Amino acid sequence: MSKPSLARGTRDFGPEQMAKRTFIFDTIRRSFQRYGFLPLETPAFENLSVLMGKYGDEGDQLLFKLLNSGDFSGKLSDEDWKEGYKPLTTKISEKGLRYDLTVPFARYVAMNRGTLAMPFKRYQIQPVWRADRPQKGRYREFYQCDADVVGTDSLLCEAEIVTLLHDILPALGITDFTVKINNRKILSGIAEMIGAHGLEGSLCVAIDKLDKIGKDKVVEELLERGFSSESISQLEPVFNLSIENEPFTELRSWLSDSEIALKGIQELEEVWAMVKVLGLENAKIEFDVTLARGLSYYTGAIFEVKANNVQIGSISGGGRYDNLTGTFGVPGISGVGISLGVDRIYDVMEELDLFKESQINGTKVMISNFDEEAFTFGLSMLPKLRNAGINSEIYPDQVKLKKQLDYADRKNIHFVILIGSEEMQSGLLTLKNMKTGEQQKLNLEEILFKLTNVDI
RNA sequence: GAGGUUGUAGCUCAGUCGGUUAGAGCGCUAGAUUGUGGUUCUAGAGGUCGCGGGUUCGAGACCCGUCUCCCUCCCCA
Repeated sequence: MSKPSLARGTRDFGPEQMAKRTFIFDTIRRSFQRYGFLPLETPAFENLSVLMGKYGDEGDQLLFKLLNSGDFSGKLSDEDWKEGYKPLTTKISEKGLRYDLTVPFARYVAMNRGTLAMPFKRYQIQPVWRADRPQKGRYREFYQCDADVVGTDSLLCEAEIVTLLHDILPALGITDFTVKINNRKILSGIAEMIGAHGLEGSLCVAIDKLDKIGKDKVVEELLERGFSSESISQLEPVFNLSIENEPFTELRSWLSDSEIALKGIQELEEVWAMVKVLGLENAKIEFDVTLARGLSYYTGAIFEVKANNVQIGSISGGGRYDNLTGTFGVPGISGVGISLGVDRIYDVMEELDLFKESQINGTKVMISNFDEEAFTFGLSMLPKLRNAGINSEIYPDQVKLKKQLDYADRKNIHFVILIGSEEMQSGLLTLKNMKTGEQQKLNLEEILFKLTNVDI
């Protein structure tokens, strides 16, 4: 017998953590619903044909693959073994764990397009799995909270994502944050301008790191990725663009020759204008040309949310994509989505000490258990407390009061009802406040009233 | 997938040059206190030193392998 252990990169969430996590999930879910998003859940595992090839070569490797059940190796020949693990994998594994929520969503849309009211707005809060190497704040199992709108090109979606974020984050207590926005069309235009066609992806990956590694390292990386020094020197405005006032004006003159870039700029300006009409004063939005995001499928606006004054950086990201369902044979459905990272939000809230004790919805009152007679008396009270909506429990064993109070204390139960022969005779029960130590004699109605109205 | 690092009681960690029976703090259990938690005092329980192999008269310590944790890449939430 060996000691039990957790699988690499996974975690348990105890009662205290769950209370906090549930608060985050509930807050996010409520906001999603208020914006008209409808819930969707998809299976934990999908056929590999659905998942493979959607996340690049690297992504395929990070997929958790499920071994076929039964005699998975029965039909294998010696040659199959010699071909290496990749061809072999396809012969022994046909299913894999969900890697993100977007691809299963795309599959769902493709399969149900005839029945969905378009534009279709869905939210999805489920765990995903990646066979990545775990590090701080990075796990092999984690939750994503996604909201997407598909089937419309309206920039209202982008604007609503901005207001949605301004809804969710303050509701969680996170008030100091920045929604960074850029547009892939602008980045395409830049690639075009500096004569680096086809290197757009590399440009994005490198430029995205600017705030992390600095200009010099980015230039270095661009050189490594095959950009000419001439191209790079033309990027100078990107490094110097002031985000302060009127960045669009400056950008527009620099990229005046690129039709696609101008389109991107115009889109962003419309989003800005619409956010204003939606009534968001002092929006915490910021244009950032260096925001690129690694994912290759984005084609329009891209978002990233940063919590300010904390170690953890990005807590949310998203953007607009064309042709979501194209690989499933349904072209022409575009959309825009946002994904919130619960684990990082949790860390941010912990660091800023934003969890309140009242968010932990534990037992409010415990009935003590002296002897058999008192226990029976207490049992008859229990449903009355619960019917009144009070979280309550009775101590199950007849043990020393010390032990029972100790239990209540450790479980952070605020009140204990003490029932003894005296109390049963008079009908006045002793209600003990565990925080103050104060005790008072009350009848059942008074206790119900007090516990219902007390705020803890 | 590449490089580095860590692992000793439930938790945080000491453990000298390889040498007798592996320690501390916190926590836990019991008692002081037979109807009153937190504080205090006293006593007690608790270890396959991550796992497997090797070197040695002797290994928690040294060597090899392996797993895990954390960190840097890559990439991402």
